[in-house]
Amino acid sequence: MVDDRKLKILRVIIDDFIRTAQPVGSRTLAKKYGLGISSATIRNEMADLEELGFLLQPHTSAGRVPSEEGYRLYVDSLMQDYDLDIKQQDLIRKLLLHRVIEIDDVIHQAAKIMADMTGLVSLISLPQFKKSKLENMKLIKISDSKVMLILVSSSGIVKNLTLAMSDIQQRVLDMISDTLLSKLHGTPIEDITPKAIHNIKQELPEYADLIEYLVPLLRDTLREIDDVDVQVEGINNIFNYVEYQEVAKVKDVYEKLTSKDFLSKVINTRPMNSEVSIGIGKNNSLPEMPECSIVSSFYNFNGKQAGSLCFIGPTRMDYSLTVSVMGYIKETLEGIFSGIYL
Amino acid sequence: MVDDRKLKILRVIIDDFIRTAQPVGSRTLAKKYGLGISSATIRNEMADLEELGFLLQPHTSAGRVPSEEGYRLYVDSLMQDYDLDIKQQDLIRKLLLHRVIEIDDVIHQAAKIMADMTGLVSLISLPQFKKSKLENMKLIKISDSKVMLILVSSSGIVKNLTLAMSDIQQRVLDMISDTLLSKLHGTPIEDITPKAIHNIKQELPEYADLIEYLVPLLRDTLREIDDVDVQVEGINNIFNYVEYQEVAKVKDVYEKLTSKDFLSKVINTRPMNSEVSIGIGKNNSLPEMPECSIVSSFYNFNGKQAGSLCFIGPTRMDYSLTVSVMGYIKETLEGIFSGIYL
DNA sequence: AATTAGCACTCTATTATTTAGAGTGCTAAA
DNA sequence: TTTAGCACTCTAAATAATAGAGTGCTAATT
Repeated sequence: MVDDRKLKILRVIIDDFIRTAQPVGSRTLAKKYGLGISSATIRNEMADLEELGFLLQPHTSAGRVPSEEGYRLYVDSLMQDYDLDIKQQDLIRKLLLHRVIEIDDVIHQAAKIMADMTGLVSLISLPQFKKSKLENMKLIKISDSKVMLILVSSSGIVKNLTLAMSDIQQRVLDMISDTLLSKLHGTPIEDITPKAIHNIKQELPEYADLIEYLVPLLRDTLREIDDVDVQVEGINNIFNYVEYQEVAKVKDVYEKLTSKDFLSKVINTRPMNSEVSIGIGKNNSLPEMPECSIVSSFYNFNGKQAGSLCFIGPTRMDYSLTVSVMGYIKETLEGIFSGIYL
Repeated sequence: MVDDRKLKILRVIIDDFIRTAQPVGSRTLAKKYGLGISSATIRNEMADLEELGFLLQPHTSAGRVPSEEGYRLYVDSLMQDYDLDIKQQDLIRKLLLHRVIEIDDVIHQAAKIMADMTGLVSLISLPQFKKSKLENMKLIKISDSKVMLILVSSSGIVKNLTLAMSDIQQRVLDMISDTLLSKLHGTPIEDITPKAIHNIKQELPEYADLIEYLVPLLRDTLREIDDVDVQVEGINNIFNYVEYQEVAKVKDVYEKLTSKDFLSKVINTRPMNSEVSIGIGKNNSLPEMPECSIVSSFYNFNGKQAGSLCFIGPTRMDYSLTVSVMGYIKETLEGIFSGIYL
């Protein structure tokens, strides 16, 4: 039914369409690629492929266009592996290793590289700060009225927040933060609730007032830290998609891609069970963007899935390149995290 | 030559064009606004105004459109002051006062409000960190391999950077940062050069190695701090300008508005000598955007011009509203800085 | 002298029409 | 089973027709 020749034709059609964004016709196909068969034969095969649901015809006298099912088959078993050449690999590694101090920077840089190399929109989520454990905590007086709170998670993420506070001696702040840290070290950050802090008040009765004052501040600041921390890059690429010719469409996706809620949703609806997962068109689990495909994966950190890597682009994206770039970024990131970093 | 009636007609034409973006014809003008004169008279006046250079005709059988000279006259002496009503003022103040802890946050919020209220792109530059004086400095050990450097400027801006560093005791870091601070307190941050730090090495001969190690790190990190720190908001508004119907145009301005270099240039080419300065079209001193107008002003901080406020939008913007919003934001910002803050 | 009604004229934007070309499906021959 | 051939279809581009908004000028009016 779907013999090798049909598959080969399907592959060539999709390859061509990914490149040109134009419906592919039997004539051009026969001429452009040396398939050794005539356009009439191709026409017959195409008709079959359409009947099987892998191709679509925008209108009777147009060429064929891959259907979502066609893309599915393509990514699952047709497309050829794309190999990043050594130069590209070196460049990526060099860019990522350039300044490995803060995990945020590395992630940010990774997202940039992903977007640049594919021309797509890229997303990376950071290890969830709130889910990780408290490793270190400092209260630093930086002026008469301000104190900086520094929180370090076990995953090495550093967050710092400025609190307004009346004049307190650093000595006192040290005492408070040391006590808090000794009690809270190893606690998941999301569990650091006002109540938990409240209980510690007894430890330092002489500073009860201060701690009392700190409680709501801490609660507010912790609440402000996003549930999912996502970096987007390559939003500028949406201007190049031939799929978005009208400003209204570009506006629409732009608004989505700059909305934290939407980005969190993208990350949260991705399956976490396979190596690289590809959601195509209406099956991308994002009803808001039924014309896009999403390629996603994740990276490990300390042996646990720590964050997601994600590409968003038109269904007509270069899946082969995309998967390959994602794989290499994932690998390199994990290398950085496990080795040099921490 | 340019009698009152002509000016009145010009004002009405520009008001109308700002609202509708459509060339204004004599008929509609006479009907819509009760000017008490016939369309024929208006036609004559319009012809004169065109000859004087204040109006343009896209083509013979179209209405008139303001020329840049027309806008110039309009903003200089024709437009009516827009008064923000009490409700709007209250809202702005409340939003700005909501969480006055970090100067960055306030500025950021101000830019957002500016963009939201006008539908334009807004820019605010922060007080130049490098030009301000060093007020406080801390080195905080946050893990075995990382140290956080906190710099506080006299203008109250806090910058913090993470440095990779082998295991050092906090006591040692304190000693180093205390010594550095005692020597550098009050020094403009841009003058904190490797050489300056180098000289201090003599003070702490026992930690000479460490300081030696710190020097290049500090140099690099200080260099990374931008020369001009600019917040942009309202980029999403460019999708709504009827002037940008083609994706290519939107792409072009988007790329400019997301380029730090360009934004710095915008800020740097603004005149600092008048209260509110309005650059219209080709005279906006930005050859890259000859179709835009720029409205700019600045805010004072400790009696000095500290940063710029800026609107970028089509020449057909609501100058009246724009100027008014800018004035109120400037006032409120200065109030916050001088009073509650610091 | 200034204003205005009237009208011919101009130009664009919209709609309708034609045309060229790419592509298909089917039939019959190889 | 493959392929050449051909009539047919449909779109996109080019061309033509139409409606309408607006002007400038002239002559009448205030």
